[in-house]
Amino acid sequence: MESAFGIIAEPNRRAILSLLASAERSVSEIELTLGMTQPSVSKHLKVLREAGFVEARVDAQRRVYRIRPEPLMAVDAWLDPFRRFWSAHVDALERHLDRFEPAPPPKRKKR
Amino acid sequence: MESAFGIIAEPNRRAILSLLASAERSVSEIELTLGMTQPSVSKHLKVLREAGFVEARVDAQRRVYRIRPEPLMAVDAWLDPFRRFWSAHVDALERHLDRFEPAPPPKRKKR
DNA sequence: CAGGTATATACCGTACTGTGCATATACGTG
DNA sequence: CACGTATATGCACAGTACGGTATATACCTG
Repeated sequence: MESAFGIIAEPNRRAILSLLASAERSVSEIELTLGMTQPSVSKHLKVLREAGFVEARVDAQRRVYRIRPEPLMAVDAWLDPFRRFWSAHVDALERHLDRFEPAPPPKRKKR
Repeated sequence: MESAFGIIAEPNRRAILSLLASAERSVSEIELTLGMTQPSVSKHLKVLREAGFVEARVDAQRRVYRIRPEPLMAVDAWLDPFRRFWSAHVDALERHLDRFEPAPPPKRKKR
């Protein structure tokens, strides 16, 4: 799946990333917190590591994992062209609060 | 795959979305521009439609598709907790962003 | 109504990915 | 050095999503 998008498609991997967003954690901490099996955590971490989402620091027998932001920044960058819809969506919501109406932002000839 | 992340994991779907980011298009326009087969385009559009990423306007025999921002906004929101990592790695973005990188070998050193 | 165009759907084969379970490796301690 | 802990890896299996081809449906035009 090679791309960053494929990596974060997996719910458990997103959970791991979200967990690491607040602080770095060892494998067993992740395992306990998220209630997944240890091999599963290790495998997901391997995928995340090889894709550059996390890196590990060795602490005795533990591997303490932490976020590396680059791939997520790439995702963020991919979203850029769509951000212009954000505000339009807010406008649409406001209009919708009054009453319902059709009207896509650009004026189009009807029919 | 259920979630917005699973939907945009597919490269062709991301291509469709990126294309629609600039302007709405009919199925055949997408087909020609992206060089995919028509059934493939229709199937991906169905997935995107059912997940709320796009909506279709009927224009005679054509279906003109356009972006709906909500699911992408959800992705954007999911990225929020990670944005605190951005600043430290602004420079690294350029290195990573051009293309998918060949998974950075585990030779990550200090820090 | 026939024929053509535009799009959607059905079916099939295949490839991939996540999981469970078992096991291997690494490290620290008594 | 043996043992316990922490993490990684190998393997078999099941589910599923994608592509391709064929076909169905919808709509327009003459």
